[in-house]
Amino acid sequence: MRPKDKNTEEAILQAARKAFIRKGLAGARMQDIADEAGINKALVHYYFESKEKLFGLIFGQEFAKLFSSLASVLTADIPLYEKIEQIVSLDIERLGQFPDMPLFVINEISRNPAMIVKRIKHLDVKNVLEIFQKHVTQEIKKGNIKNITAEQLLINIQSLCIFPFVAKPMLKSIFKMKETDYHSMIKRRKKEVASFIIDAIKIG
Amino acid sequence: MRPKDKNTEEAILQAARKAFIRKGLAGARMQDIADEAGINKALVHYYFESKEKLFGLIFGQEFAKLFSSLASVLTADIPLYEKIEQIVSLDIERLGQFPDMPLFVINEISRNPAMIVKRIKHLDVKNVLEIFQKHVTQEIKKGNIKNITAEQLLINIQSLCIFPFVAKPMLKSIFKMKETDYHSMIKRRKKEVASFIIDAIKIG
DNA sequence: CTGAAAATTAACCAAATGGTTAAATAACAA
DNA sequence: TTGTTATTTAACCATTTGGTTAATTTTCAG
Repeated sequence: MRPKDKNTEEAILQAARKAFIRKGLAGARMQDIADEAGINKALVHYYFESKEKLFGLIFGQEFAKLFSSLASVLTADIPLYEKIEQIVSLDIERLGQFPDMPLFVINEISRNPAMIVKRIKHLDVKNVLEIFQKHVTQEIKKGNIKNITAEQLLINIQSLCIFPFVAKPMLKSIFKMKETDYHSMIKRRKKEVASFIIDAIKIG
Repeated sequence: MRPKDKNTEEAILQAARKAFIRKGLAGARMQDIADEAGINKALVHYYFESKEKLFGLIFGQEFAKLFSSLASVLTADIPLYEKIEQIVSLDIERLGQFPDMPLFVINEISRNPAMIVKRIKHLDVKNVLEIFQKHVTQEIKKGNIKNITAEQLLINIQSLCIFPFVAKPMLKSIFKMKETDYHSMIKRRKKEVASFIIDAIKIG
């Protein structure tokens, strides 16, 4: 039915992504995935064996999306403030494209912390963090920014970027926002969050 | 078996809280709840009718926990910086006690946004926000803090407090923290987050 | 055109799940 | 003690769910 149905496999993956992200591993139904893909349920198993296997694929893709470009910015040879600005705009940009993805990822890692360990190994997290840590330490020594660990700084950045997406329906309810209100709020953050962070750490 | 089993109803509620928070509405099993409470499954229905009804009770309690004391601080007659400090320490304190609660609440609101609407009505959110907005506007006019909406400020505060708990297993994996590492990170935030925010908004 | 391999389906199955029922037990007022 | 009510349970039930099987259709090389 869809013009994008170039092959069944891709149709299943799309349907599965939709289902898993909306309902999670436990809530999603293989029948729904088959229906959404416009095929028989047995065919889903024909291509992907089990629900867990299929879920694992989707999760891996989404997790990668969440952190793909982060590493290159963190290790880039640019000023720290610029780094922060780039991370924020990159994050909010991508989260705007896939707003449901972070809650999905967080959720399933919570449900099954073992899963992430495998998927994270091939990413050279340790090295990236060390480089960023050095950069931060250097700026502190130069007296440009206040004393803070790279870890706390990164957590602050990601908190300010990701949380408003994770908590979208909650925020909409509490602040009585319509969808358009929510979007202008996010748009505003794209400009303001980076300077909020920079103002928080800069000296003078 | 437990000394706290003073009555069956309470035992069921405790068991249900545990199950729902760990597995969500879809993932939790009535049989598990009954087992955990040490009773027959039919008895759960005898006391609480359906899974949805039982879930509704638990959710209401947890949601209240998340925002109970916030309102009183937001409307208190104290300086803005003190307000921020109190909110942060209150938040992180309570989140430390119930670390799984925010993800649970966020999750289930996402799954079923309609539910929260009823539970939020009786809280006078609008009034609380208006008072806080006035306080913020006033400080901006006085030239004490930079230009920011109360909404954005509140979202920033809550992001910085709640996100590290919501994303706990993810952060532990990425930063390769043990449980003790995680706890010292949180302990540190209890001191640093408030001044991070204050530094971000203060002028001069 | 043909026949084997790949793709797809209908029908099924066993296990799990939320919920019900009727019987048994406990509590307790008269 | 007795009879009534509240509590608790074992046994069921209908439905849903992930998964399987055997048969059917499609594909496509030779």
